[in-house]
Amino acid sequence: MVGEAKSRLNAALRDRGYRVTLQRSIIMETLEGLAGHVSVEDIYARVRERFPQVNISTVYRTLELMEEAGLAVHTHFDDGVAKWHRAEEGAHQHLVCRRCGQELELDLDVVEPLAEQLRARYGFQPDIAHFAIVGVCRSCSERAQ
Amino acid sequence: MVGEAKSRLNAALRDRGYRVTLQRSIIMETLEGLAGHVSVEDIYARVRERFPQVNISTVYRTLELMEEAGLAVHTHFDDGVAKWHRAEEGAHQHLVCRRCGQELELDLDVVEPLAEQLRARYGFQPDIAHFAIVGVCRSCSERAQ
DNA sequence: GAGCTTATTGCAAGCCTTTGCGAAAACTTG
DNA sequence: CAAGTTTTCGCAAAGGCTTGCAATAAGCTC
Repeated sequence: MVGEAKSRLNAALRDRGYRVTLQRSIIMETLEGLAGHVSVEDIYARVRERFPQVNISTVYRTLELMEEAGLAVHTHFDDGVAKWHRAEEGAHQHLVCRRCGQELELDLDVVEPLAEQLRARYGFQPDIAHFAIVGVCRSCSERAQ
Repeated sequence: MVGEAKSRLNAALRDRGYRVTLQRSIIMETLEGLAGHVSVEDIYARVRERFPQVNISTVYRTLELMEEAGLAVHTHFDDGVAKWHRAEEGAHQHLVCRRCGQELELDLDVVEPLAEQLRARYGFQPDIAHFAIVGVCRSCSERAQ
């Protein structure tokens, strides 16, 4: 199973004409093994357990590659930090409360009508989930009264 | 008129219990005198013409203050750089093409239905225009064929 | 599997932004 | 207007991310 994932990931690289390196394999396996949203720092920490001399810029570059290959997705949250997740987990929109930092996950259905508008009216293909939506959550706005 | 703007801005500070300093006055006047979207660097450059020893962190802090006071607004574009504009210019949404970098300005009407959904269904008060919407513009997606 | 070409890596530096801290300036009071 | 209090400022450092460059390693060819 581990071997299966490894060869699948390596094939994804080779199919695109990219070279298979130990760094890339480890980084890709690491993200595949993590559920939910993780920061680059999280991934870097795990990767270093197996390959201490790897540089964090290689992690950034490999994640970018995985995104290009449709294996990974990243979203920017309000604090500016990007978080990554496996593409298989599916796209979704995030609401972030600017007061308490709470994060809500949203089905893409809710934003699809807007996406459709942008395509129809402007010919613009939006990647709406790329940024979280900032605002104030219910409990924080009630607390403000 | 310059004097009028100055005292209005200084009053905005005093009303909130903030101190009026030369740095703040100059930074606030500078943003008021600039139309459209400007980066912190743009503002900093102008401010330095009048007050060379001012530090850029003071510019950041003053802009934050202006936002709190409802005098300024900032938006994050895809390249991570924030751009500022006077609050009076009104809120609007931005579409940014990830290929060519082109920026489209959008009336808030287009995103209002989504905002309404988020308020109704989640009690979440979104600040939708805080982040630009990333995607691929019409000409870039046609060029890709 | 040795040699060659070219992609990839690690490193260092840089960009944009935020933050802790001591020094300096603004307001307040007598 | 002098002294005291409290905010604000400049500076330096740090955080998250990107990039240029020389050294290294992957993959190709024979």
